[in-house]
Amino acid sequence: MSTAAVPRGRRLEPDVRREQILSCALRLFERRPYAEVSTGEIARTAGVARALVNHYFGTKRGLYLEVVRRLAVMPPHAVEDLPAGAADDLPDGDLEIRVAASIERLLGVVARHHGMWLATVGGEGLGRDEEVEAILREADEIATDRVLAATGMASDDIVLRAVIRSYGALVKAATREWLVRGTLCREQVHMLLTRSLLTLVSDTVPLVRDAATPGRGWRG
Amino acid sequence: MSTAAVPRGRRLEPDVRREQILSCALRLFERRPYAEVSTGEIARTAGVARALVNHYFGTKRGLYLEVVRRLAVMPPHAVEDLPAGAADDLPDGDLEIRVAASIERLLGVVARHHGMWLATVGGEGLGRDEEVEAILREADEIATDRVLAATGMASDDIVLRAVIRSYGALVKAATREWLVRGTLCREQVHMLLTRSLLTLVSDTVPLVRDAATPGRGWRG
DNA sequence: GACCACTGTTGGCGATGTGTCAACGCAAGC
DNA sequence: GCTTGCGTTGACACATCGCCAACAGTGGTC
Repeated sequence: MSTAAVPRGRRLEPDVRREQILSCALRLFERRPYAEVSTGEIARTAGVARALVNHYFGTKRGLYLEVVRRLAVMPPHAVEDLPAGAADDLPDGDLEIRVAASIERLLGVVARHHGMWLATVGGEGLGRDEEVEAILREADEIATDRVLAATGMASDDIVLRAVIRSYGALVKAATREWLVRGTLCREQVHMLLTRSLLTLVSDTVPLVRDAATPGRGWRG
Repeated sequence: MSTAAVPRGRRLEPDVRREQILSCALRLFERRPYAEVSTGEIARTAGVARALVNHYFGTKRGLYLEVVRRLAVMPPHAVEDLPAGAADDLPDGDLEIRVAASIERLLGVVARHHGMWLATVGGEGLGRDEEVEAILREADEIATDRVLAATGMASDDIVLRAVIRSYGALVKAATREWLVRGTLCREQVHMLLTRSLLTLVSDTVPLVRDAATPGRGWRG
């Protein structure tokens, strides 16, 4: 690794060293599950002693959570990372135009950061971890806010937010079909996500609202 | 645990013992991530020596894969597990009726096996595992076949299958909103999934097909 | 330029978890 | 009753993790 080219034992700024270790851990955790990556390997990759990993991140789990946080929070925030011409505000016009532009923007970000994007939306296993799930939930909320802002709808409607969160899962799955399996091209994903979102907010959400039966639990 | 009420060292049929250990491991892996569950704890829960776990499943990872396989494959196959009245074949009638009936049936299965269902659709943070992913992919294919059978559509269209697989992610997310967060009730999930699937196969899929641009990769 | 405090960095220790093996003991067969 | 088969166990060897005292490079002071 080029990051390990410095002589062993070289004294670095804490932020730099921390960032270096975190970066190496990220690359390893991206590819292999938690239990298969040892702190020793992380330290070797970073060219430092294993104890230094514990010094900066306390425990292996702490380091893992940092990696998850970075991977999960980055993609939503990466929407800021746009080409020079693209302004931050959304284009004016009717709903269809705004939605299409938002999806287009999203796909651009996804294509540019596809490695990290896939790492966050990717693996399903089981044995979910409450802390990890909280981080991913937070990222989903941010993404939901962005979608609601793009559609210009109220962001405090519980049912609406639930539907948009579910739509987020569709987004992740569709981008996987595009980037991993290659079964859909970018234009097809664009069409799928645009039409789905438009149908959802225009037709489906009102129907879902009317279908409410608050008195009954999931046993019904 | 009631399963450990037998005297220690009791000789059991291999299938029975194996099933018992697998069952105990399942309950533990359902709630906590892989690295937090030790084989010693699994053995203690099952009331056997730790070495016996290795004897039956080789390695801890092997046991985990068995658990994942059971959890992932069961839900699709559990569709067979229906009340006496419900025949296996789908109701006749137009597309809308068949889709509504299929979703209704699915939600019944999910409600009955909600513990196992949630364990499989719940997302682990990252660190996907190729073997685990293969198992879950297989389960997704089975689910896709069932949806295509319910809609009476061709099951060999790559684009169609990709869209239905993406729809599967919507199903998982919507059921999570229902069972975990309680933001949607069963009727609302039914409405959401029914309308979404109908819109997808009737309107969106043809548009997605026409949007194909085979020559360009994801970099475009 | 020499000394010193500060702190980034390291090797090693104890504790815990995992895989393997030979040996034990309960049930079936002659 | 003895033997055989195999389910089951305790113990050993090894790897990994968290922690701690000691080492060494860097900047400040005279």
